[in-house]
Formats: sequence, structure tokens, C-alpha cells
Amino acid sequence: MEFSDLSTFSAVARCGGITRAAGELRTVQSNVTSRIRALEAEVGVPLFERHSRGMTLTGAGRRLLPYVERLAALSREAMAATRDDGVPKGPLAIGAMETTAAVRLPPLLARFHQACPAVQLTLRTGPTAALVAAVLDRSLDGAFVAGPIDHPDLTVVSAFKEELVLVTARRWASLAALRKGTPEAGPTALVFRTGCSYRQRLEQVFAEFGWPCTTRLEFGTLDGIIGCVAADVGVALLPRTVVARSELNGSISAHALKSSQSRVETLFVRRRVTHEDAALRTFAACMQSSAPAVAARTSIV
Amino acid sequence: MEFSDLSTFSAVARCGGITRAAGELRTVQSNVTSRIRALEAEVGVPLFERHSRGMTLTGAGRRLLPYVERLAALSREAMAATRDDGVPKGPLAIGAMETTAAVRLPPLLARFHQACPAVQLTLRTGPTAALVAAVLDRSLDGAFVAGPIDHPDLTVVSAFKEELVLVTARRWASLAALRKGTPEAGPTALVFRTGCSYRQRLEQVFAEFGWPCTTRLEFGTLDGIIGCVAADVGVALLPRTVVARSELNGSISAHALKSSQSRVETLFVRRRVTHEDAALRTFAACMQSSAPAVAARTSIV
DNA sequence: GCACCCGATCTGTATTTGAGATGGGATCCT
DNA sequence: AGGATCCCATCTCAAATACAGATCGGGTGC
Repeated sequence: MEFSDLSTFSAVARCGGITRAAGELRTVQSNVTSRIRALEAEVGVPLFERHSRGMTLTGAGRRLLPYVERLAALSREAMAATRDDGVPKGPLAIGAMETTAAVRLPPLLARFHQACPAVQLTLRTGPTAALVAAVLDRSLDGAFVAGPIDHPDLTVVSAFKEELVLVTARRWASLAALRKGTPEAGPTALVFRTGCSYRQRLEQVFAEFGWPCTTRLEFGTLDGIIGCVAADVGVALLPRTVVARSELNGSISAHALKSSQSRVETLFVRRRVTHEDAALRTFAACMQSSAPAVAARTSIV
Repeated sequence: MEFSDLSTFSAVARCGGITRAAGELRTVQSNVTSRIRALEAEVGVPLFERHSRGMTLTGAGRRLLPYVERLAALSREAMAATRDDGVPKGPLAIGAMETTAAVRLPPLLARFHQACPAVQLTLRTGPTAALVAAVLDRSLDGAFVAGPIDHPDLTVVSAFKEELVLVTARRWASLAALRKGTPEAGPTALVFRTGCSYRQRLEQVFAEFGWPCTTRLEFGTLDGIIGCVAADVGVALLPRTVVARSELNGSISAHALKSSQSRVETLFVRRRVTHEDAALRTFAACMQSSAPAVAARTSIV
């Protein structure tokens, strides 16, 4: 049971055939054949059924496959733990929602970079679902997302508490004025392109106001949304901290909602591992120490 | 990171030197040297400190070592799960306390053998501590032991509930008679040789009767204890089911104790694994179905 | 029936692994 | 101080293994 054999096995299972797997593994078909045959001889049972269009896993192969994943993950972690001398360094990929990246991260990243200049930190923005998927498949080390998150392979820490506000053009002085001055079809909803976690909250708000929420404009960036809100194209639901500056300079109005609608928590998620990379560990510590009042650990399921 | 390299690493760490490890691995010293050097080159950090009396682990080596254990355990489990087609077969090593083996196991083993004739079952008796250790180091697949047991790597199931009785020679008609007819030094305690879990209970009983519990005779077998009790050499604490036959034929007397002293639970312990061997799984099911009234699952910590 | 795709197998080569021998450094004992 | 001993690194050659390329046979689809 060598690791190299297991990864060939995994490639053949994934590709559905020896020839295709050989291409992926940058080797020739005969080698893959012999490696698979050696593995089958070692465990003593056939792992694939051969048929004319390729190979499919047998019952034994299906039982082995998840172990290959686990062994690969464990050996990666072993390697990382062995190399890790406790000094934060190397690459660190962090993900965040657009709104979090705009106002919460700049001071945190500045402090982290000052504390750990040897870490090459990269930031990627996106919607919660994509960020969580990226953390799970290891393309991100950690991410700031909207809760709730509950996954056995993730640890979750409360990072920031946000108050969502309904953002409108300046001329709407209050929610009551907005309701009175808006046609029955309701205003246009300005939201992020895909998978924005706040969209669902916005629809709740619209439902309460009796608006059907049919007109929607999708944006890729925060500035686009705020700009269109200022031009009275529509309304948006955003964290108060995000719009604080625009509100101050008078380009928009922010309207408070009742707390059941406005309270959202930004969580920091990362993979659950026995040995955590020093850079990520330090980043999490840095984050928690920056916001001690809201950094209580949540229960992890 | 091949498994073979990791096992040589483990051997060198355990033996404290390349030459000794080479002997254990049935190879020559030069090969071990080159494998270790290859591994160190792969992870990029030295794993051992070389000194004149051998090698000792560096910090990186100490971080790697526990992963080697985990990887080996996981690959063993993967192999077993792959081979296991769900039909119970192959060897199965079960351990039990002397008293459990005497009265509880015969009917269970008979039924299990009838259900799974392809399983080569071996039975080993011993005290609880040794049985638990044997389960942990894989020399036993499961064991019947006295509770409580609480170990993160073990699953525990309630198997039997026993009532302990104080066993004396026939001439003692009651506990009161025994107390009156026994000198202040108390009777001789007849116990199993080492680590018997019931010994502690017996000492509690002696303490309550005001006996110092100084005289003790140790036995390796149940028959030895019962024989000596019948000959009035001393008294013993044994499950009622164990002495039922001897009591009926009049060779001894069994005296009930209050339930806080008499109630003990026999547990079945096995290693906690993702994929459990079909033979062991079937054995546990067989055990639980045989005693449905007492086979409630205990909480597992 | 023919072209095509797939996996098994064979063959020669390249690489890796293994065994044995040698050497240098450190320690221990006399 | 000097010899014996122990340990690991290194070298060399042989054996085993992995690899690339070519061929074969079975199955599928046009």
C-alpha cells in the first residue's frame, strides 16, 4: 500500500479508465495497468470491473476510495505539520464577502501584515457558498462568510456582528416616506451577482412591506450598488459599517430595521485539522484579538 | 511520502539509531540511511539529530511521528475495509474476564459459531486492565470487561448486568452468622491473581464489616477459588450466575449484598473505527440480540 | 466490415533499491 | 595515550522495479 499506487487508483476511479488516467498522470497506459494490478494483488480482491468502455469500481473499490481521500489528506497534513516550525510564513489564502472585504478587512490585514510580514496573504472575494466550497477543497485556507454554517469538516468562529440597513437615495428621509412614495410594484432590489447571503433578508423585508420583489439588478462590486442607490435606481440591504461613509457625505440614506431583520453575524471558517498552519493560526488569533467584544467562539458541530 | 519510508522513519525513531533499525527491518544500515535521507529531502527539514551514539528526533521529527502512527492505522483500516465483503469470516480474538467466560460466554459463543462457522474465534481470559490494553494494541478485537471504561479510542456497550454475592462455605447460613463466627482479623479473601476488578468491591465489603482485609489468597482460575471457598479457606465475591450451580449442589453458600455493593455491569469494548470488521460486527449484534433486556447502548465519550 | 477505443501483455531500457565494504568521528576502557 | 568499539555517511556493483513503446485481442459504433 504505497501512496503512489493509491493515487493512481484514485485517478483511474475518477477518470473511469486506465488510458484516460494515464494521460492525467503523465505516464503511459501500461504503467497504470501494472500499478492497478499490483494494488489488486496486494489487497487480494479486484478493485475495478473491466468492460469495453473503461473501468468501473467494484464494491471493494468503492470501499477503498474514501480511505484514499482520507489518507491523502492526512499525509498532506503530516507534511505541513512537519515543515511548520511555528513561525508564520508562506502563502495564506483568505476569502471574504464583498462587504466584509470593504470595511472590516483593511485594518485587520494591515495589522496582520505588520505582525507577520513573511506571510504572502492573498484575498479573494465571493459569495458565501463559493467561499465555503473553496475552503473545503483547500483553495482557500479560511474565509469570512455569512452564518449559519454547520459542517463537520469546518471550524467556525464568530468574527463580526453586522447591522443590516436598508439603503436608499438621499431623498427618502424615512422608511415611511419610502413606502408612501413607492409604487405598489416596489423598488428595484440591488444585489450582488450570485449567491449573496443578504438577498434572502432583503426579500423578507420586501415581503413585509408588501412589495412583490420582482425587479432586481445584479452587481459584481459594492461600489456599483452604492452608486446606483445614490442615483435612486433602487434600494439595497447592506451592513451599516459599509455605508457609513456614503451616508455621512450625504449621497444616500440608511434606514434601520428591526433587529430580527438587521442582525447578521460574519463568521470565519477554516478546515478542521489536528495541526493548523502557523500562518492561519496567527491570522485567526489576530482577528480575535482585534474584536474581543464579538469574538466569542461559537459551538462547533 | 511513501508508506515504506514512513515505516523506516518510525523504526529509526523507535530504535534510536539507523544500525539498530536496520536490524529490526531486516535490511542493512546503508539502505536505512538512504531512505531517511530521501525522506528528509522530501519534507525539506532534518528529522533526526546525528550524534555519536545514534540519532534522536528533531522538533520536525517529533511532529511527524504521531502522523506516521495515524497513517499506518488508517491504511490498515482501509485494507481491512476493502477486503471485507460483509460476510463474517477470518480470525476473531475476543477477551473476557474469568467469571464472564465461565457462565456468560458458552451459550453466546455457541450461537455465534452456529451463525458464523467461517469465523475462527479465539478466547483469552484475563483481568480488565490487561484486556483493555490488548484491545487498544490490536491483539484483541473486543473484550468483556468490568466497567466503567472511558477511552476516546474505544466504543463501549453494556453486555451483562451481574449481581455480586459473597460466597462462603456451606456452614455459614447467613452473613450475620459469618460475622459472629469470624475472628476480628476477618476471613481470608480469595481473589484472582492480578487486576481483578471485583477485588475493590470485596475490600469495600470487608471495610463495612470492620475487617482489615489483610489475609489474601490469589488464584488463576475460578475453580480454584470455588474449591477453596467450599473447603472454608476463605470467602470470595463472585457473580451470582457463576456460583449458582455450586450453590445448588450444596457445596457453598451465596449471600446477597445491598445493591450498591452487588451491582456490576459487564461491558463489551472494541476499538472505535470507521469500518468495523464484519465478524466483529456480527459478534456484537449476536451478543446484543441474546440479551435484549440489558443491551442498551451506553453513552460513549 | 472497418475504424476506433480500451485494457492486457510483452520487451528492452532506465531508474531505483538493495547488499556489502570502506572510512571518519566519537566514546569507552585499559 | 592508544586500541577497541560503535555509529553513520558514502561508494560500488548487483538485483529488482518502474517505465515507455509496441503489439494484440475484444468490443462498439458507424
